[in-house]
Amino acid sequence: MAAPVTLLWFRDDLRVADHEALAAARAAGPVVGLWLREEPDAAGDGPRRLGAASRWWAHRSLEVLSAELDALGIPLLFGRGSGVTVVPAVVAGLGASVVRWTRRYAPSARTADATLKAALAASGVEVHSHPGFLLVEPWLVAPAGGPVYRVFTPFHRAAAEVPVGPLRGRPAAQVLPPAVVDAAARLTATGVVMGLDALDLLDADPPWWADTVGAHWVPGCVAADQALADLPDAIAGYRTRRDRPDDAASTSRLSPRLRFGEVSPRQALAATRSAEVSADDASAWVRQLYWREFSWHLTHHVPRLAWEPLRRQFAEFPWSPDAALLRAWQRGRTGYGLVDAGLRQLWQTGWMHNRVRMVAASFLVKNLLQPWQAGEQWFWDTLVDADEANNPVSWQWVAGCGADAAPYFRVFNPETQRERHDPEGAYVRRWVPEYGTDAYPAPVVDLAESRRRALDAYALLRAR
DNA sequence: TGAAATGTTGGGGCG
DNA sequence: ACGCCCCAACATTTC
Repeated sequence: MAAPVTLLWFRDDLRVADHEALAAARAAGPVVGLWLREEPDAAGDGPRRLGAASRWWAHRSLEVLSAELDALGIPLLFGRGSGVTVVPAVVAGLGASVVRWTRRYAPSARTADATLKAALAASGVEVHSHPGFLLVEPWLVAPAGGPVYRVFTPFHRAAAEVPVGPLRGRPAAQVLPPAVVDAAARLTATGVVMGLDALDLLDADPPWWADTVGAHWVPGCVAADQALADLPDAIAGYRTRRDRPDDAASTSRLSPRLRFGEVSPRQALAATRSAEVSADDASAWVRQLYWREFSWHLTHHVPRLAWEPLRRQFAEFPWSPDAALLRAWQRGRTGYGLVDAGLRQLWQTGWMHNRVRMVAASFLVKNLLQPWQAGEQWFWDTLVDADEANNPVSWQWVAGCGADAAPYFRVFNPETQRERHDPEGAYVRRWVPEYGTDAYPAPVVDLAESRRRALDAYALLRAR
């Protein structure tokens, strides 16, 4: 009797190395891969819809994954719709008896996956979900008083105690049974699955930045493996260089790789163990890796965290939404060099240095009094590393309404920050060439006055 | 992973 | 020698 066919549903795990679900599937027999451009299921559950930058990255990354899998004899099929609709149809069409995937942790995605798992199990299909996206499962650590940590340091201490498993190797190549090849062709013919291009991940009328972003990144697990190999060099001096946006090599730029699972956090952690990295630099960088874990820990345990403030009193905060101010911020025309450089770097490259993210976010939320959700949505749409947990949690942190948050009254002065972190002005000049000339926009707000306004708004909130 | 206001201290100029 | 003032350099407090 032929070995059972396994359908491997790829989601945020677009790699072949250190892939537990892939290794387990391949060990059992022939494997067919699937990736879906997901839409909410009948109950409205599923992952958040991809932003424009994420769609671009996903498309390119999938081209690479498809080629990598092809070299292993594993076809990668593409579909569109909810998992609970498409996956059973593909399972039936292939005659697969096992489905595997790498676990995800956002409440809505987990609910959708649970629904699918139950449906498959009811029809006699074996389903296995595997860890791989995080170092620590969010439910494996908990503070004394409840299921979820709200402060980073104790979370970090507890999470670091949880052992991280060994790396998995690349799977062996396979020869797919002809009957499965034929079945896959029939699925294509009937439109259940389609070519990558038919997913329309690249907008027909792309924003003009699609080309410029492409000039700064090579998505996909092949380039990601190189980035991983370069990690020891990339984080040399990280502890002292990390706050210098003018130093293009001051950070690892691994965030989109982790977001799409082109590298696993386990691989990243292992790479920091290299002898070339000082213990100080490694621990500073690994700490950031655990901030990602913390974000997912929170996101897993706290419903609606992506759009509602964790500290509920902030639901009453007197924001003053203003489309023109938001637009000026989005396009890097606020009249403050570091803020504008950051937003323009984002628009042109799909990425922004972390220090600048904090300053730009503080400016939007505090000096401009725009709701943090507006900034979060812009980042969600334009960042190639837009992450369902990191992005909202970080915005809430800046806005002062999140976990272990910066106090609301901690208002960055963008000019002081610019002088401190870009002392030669190289970063600002790079992204805002007209800075300091007549062509540069006048400040949209006065710093002292807008700071005062933000503190007054906060005082009003506390009085309620 | 603040900034600004306010407080404290101590060296040096000066009468 | 001494008190007084200025003020830079920190330290603390407040938002």
